Amino acid sequence: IFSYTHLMSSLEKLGRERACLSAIHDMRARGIKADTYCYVSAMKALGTAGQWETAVSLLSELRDIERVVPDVYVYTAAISACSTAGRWEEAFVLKAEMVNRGIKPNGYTVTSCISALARAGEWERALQELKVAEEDGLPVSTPAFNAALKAFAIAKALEPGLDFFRDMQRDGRVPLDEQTYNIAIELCKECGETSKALAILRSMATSGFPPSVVSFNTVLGACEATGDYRLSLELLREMRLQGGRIA
RNA sequence: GGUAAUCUUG
Repeated sequence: IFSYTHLMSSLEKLGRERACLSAIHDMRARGIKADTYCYVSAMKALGTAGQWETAVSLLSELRDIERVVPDVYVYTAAISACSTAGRWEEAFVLKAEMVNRGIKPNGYTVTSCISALARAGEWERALQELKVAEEDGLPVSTPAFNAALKAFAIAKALEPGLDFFRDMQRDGRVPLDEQTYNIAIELCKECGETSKALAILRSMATSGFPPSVVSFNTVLGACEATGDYRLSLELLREMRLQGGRIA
């Protein structure tokens, strides 16, 4: 079983989702009882490949064929697969199902669900879900807020998104991190607001999050969208001067 | 011992 678990993990990292499924069938044929680890790796590979339906069916197979009770990891992997495929409705069906079965979603689960909404640009629902998760006493972390902020970027909802970003800074419900700023910059980029993107970049140094190469690249993307080559050159020069000090 | 979530471009 350890051999199979390592095999599955390797196949998953290589993006070989078909091979993961063969390995699972192979295990069944040899009478080796799989565990949650094997299934989570296979489901992650399937999720990366966009095969959310197969990932979800593995969840049932784990229970019905292997007679293993799916845990929070397995459910989160299934939800993540739905999220990647843009299937937020299915993600929430799975979340409800796990709660019904007495499995408490953790911070990863909550973030996956919000990310599913974000990918669809459903920022109102993402805000609602943040609220519901808090009311339900589920862990709501910085990545969950970052995922919600991302929803505004996908939806190109500039003003509501900047309001949410300001609320995050003011309320201190969760600590911000560099990604929070990067996503806020991305929001401006998506909305063609290069100068707002630049202003957020400039605010990073004094906020304790020195801009990384991702931060700079995102502003450069905004410049590209608006044809602002002067600012591009300026930022590139700045990056060169800072050299190895940019993460 | 090993598995799950959020950032730009490619």
